[in-house]
Amino acid sequence: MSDTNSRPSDSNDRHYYAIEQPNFELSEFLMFEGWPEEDDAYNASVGPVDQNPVNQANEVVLGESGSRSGSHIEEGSDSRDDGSGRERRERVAFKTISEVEILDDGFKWRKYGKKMVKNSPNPRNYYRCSVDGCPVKKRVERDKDDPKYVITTYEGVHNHQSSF
DNA sequence: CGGGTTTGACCGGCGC
DNA sequence: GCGCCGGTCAAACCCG
Repeated sequence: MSDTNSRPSDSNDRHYYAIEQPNFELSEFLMFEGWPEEDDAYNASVGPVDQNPVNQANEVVLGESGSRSGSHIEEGSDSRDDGSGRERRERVAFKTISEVEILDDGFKWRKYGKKMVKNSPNPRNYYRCSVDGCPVKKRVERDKDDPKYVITTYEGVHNHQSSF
């Protein structure tokens, strides 16, 4: 009941990359170019999914002041220092306007779990790259404040080229 | 027939 | 030490 959300800040101290792009306007979709820490893997050019049944109402609105200043979209270079950890887990969160959560970014994903977060009335979907050897994981969740917004979080780097 | 999807249960980490 | 939360895997099922 009233305990709706007494938690101003989630315990999620996870750092995300704040895509601060002043009104990032995507003519069609997201463009993964010029990303920090990007590697050949990020070379994956996202293909325009014009076959989207819901128009490409996808706009990356990050860092948008709006009423909520708390930008939840942030990225933390989780680079494990020390030569031992060569696994760099890049975490990138995207806020996209979409009716459907099935946003095709040019890669094939296999859903491997669904969970409900307490801070959100909506469930969180977990996707994994269908390609063998691809440690990339994707997390899709709907905004609890703006159901029309979809937060997609990518984790890891593709070891192969995109399907396109 | 294969692959993908679904749900539940299980596990680990962290906090208190 | 226990509880909570998040995350992952597995089995079964469904669809093409």
